[in-house]
Amino acid sequence: MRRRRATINDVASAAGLSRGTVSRVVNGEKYVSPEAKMAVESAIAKVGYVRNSAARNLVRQESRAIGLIIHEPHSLLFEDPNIGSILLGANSVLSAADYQLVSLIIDTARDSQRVADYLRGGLVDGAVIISARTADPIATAVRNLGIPAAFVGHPPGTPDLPYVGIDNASAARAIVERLLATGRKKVAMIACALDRDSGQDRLEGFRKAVGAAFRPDLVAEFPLYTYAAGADGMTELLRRHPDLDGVFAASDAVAAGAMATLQEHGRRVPEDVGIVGFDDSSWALRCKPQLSTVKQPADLLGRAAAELVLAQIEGKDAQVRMLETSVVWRESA
Amino acid sequence: MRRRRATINDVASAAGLSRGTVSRVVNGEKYVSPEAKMAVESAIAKVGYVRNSAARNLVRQESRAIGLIIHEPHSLLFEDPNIGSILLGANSVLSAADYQLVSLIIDTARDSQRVADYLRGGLVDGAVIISARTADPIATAVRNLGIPAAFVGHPPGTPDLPYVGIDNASAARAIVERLLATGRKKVAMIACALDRDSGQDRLEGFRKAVGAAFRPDLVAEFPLYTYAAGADGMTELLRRHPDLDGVFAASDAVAAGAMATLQEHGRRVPEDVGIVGFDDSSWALRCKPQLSTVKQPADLLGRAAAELVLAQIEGKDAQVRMLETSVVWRESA
DNA sequence: GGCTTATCTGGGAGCGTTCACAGAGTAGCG
DNA sequence: CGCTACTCTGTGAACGCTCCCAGATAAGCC
Repeated sequence: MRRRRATINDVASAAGLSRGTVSRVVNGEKYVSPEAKMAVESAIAKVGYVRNSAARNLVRQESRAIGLIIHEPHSLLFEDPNIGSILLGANSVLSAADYQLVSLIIDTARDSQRVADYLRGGLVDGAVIISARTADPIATAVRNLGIPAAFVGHPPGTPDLPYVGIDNASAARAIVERLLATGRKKVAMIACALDRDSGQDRLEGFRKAVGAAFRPDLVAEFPLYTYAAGADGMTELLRRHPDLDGVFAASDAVAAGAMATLQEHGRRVPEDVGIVGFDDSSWALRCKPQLSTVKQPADLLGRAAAELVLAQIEGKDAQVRMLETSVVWRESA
Repeated sequence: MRRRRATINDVASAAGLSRGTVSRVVNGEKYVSPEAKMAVESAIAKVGYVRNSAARNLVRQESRAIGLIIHEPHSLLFEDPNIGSILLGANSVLSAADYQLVSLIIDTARDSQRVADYLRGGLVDGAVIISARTADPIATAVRNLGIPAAFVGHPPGTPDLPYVGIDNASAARAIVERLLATGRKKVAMIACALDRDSGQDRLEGFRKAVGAAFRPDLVAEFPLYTYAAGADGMTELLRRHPDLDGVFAASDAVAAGAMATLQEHGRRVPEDVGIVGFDDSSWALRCKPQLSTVKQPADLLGRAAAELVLAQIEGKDAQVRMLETSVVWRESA
């Protein structure tokens, strides 16, 4: 039996003033006398007033909230440290601009529909979408609706939407070339998430780096960037090519799994086999030996995506932004 | 230069019908003729109408959204796999009840204020709060406002708020007793997060299990459940007690860090030192040897918390719920 | 004093919905 | 035919707020 919430009118009559004056006090506008301000404030305390945001959003035609859509399979939500970084990066930018970040996760088709409705209903002023994939219903919903949005990572098949990303292909190529420069003769790859731009581009970079030595059976493919994919992929690659001496894993989690399998099979890292990863996440430092990898600025991606959305809200047109990566060379190769 | 969104009135005039009929079609109510339904539907498509949720929420006095407050320090958002499980668990329950889960993260004091406003403003019908700690401003805000809420884990100092949790003390006691039963003589603990109920209760369980053998210097304390805490804690404990033969780490991530340090110092696990963790997260299987630990049903915690909130919305009174844990015995002890 | 300007307050209009009610038409039935 | 019951549609009245305009009072200046 919850009692009715106090409204601005309750405050007004308790203070013996009008709606308009109460509103001015609540919003901190000028042109309100000190006495009126005091009266309103004590009336607010007395009746326990809190502003109704739905009403406010309705009349102001804005919500000052930005949605962040997380569309990841279960396992990644736990394993991928990038998501947390992106989230905090975006939050810090939006927080400074006085926007509330609201994260919406999509787990089932039903979620997908509900989230789309949420975005379209005007409950947010814009959206950051991470890990969109081919034919993502949210991507098309966002485009049709025309709300300010930015993707983290380039959703394949939607060339006209603004996004922030890194040059996965060049970065992958750079680290594989570095690996080859240590004198490795036979380098394989554990590729993941080929339904995403990141997965495809990293594979492409690998292919470019190895050049004429490329053969399809040097690549083991898995759907997700997980530790398990690394473990299974390494087993498979060792079966195909017992003489391999280098591995490029599509992410650090994958590399960690691969390294464990390698060591179980009695291969020394980096003496027998050199291994490199991608992300420079907390996995990299936790491997033994520590992982050589590509540093991906996940928090900056979050920040840049948030900035892209804010820019669109202010009416500027959004520029695609590519962020710098760098090779971090440690002990695993 | 974004054009004005179409409203229900635009649809009505395009279809040559009234507001009311359009509303009935949109909400799928009965008592609307097939012709009217068709006319409205094509008018909706023509003018590109989508319902304004702020207006709807205002008149219905509900939002059909539940907030999930994540109040964690940076490092944990990346390392703790429980958070992801809780999130997905809560989402599945709410999704089935046709509620939208919106996650709000609190990183700074400023966030805390904004999130409190968001909750109080009526933008959500209830809230799940995870990892509340002593004197959490959100906890008090929620209580003052009286919105349906449930905590995951018992926030110390707020005995009157409904929560779901596990019996950390009993679970900790059980696994430490199991460890002692393997013949260990000197068992230490790496305790974390003593500002939270989970941290305190696990320490309490340890104390009960070791009984008269307890000495304060057997416990190394750290603020957060992290890999780093485990590594540092183990170093410290080995310095104090080179002869220890058992360790209880307050979480699996902590145990992983401890195990790495132990092995660096040349101790064999489990031959020289037995080690047990808490959570049964993905860390446990990834350790070598695999970790003996307490299985904590994180997704069920999320589900139960969501159910608790829904029950309150339906006017039932909320029951505190304690969930079962179990000891999972593997190779590390 | 008369004019302009700044300060402060009240209240009407409107944001886009849903809901309740009234009324019209059609069908069923004794 | 008259009555009840059902189906369908339109409209006024909220929901709680912000914005804008009008008006009142006070202050400053020639």
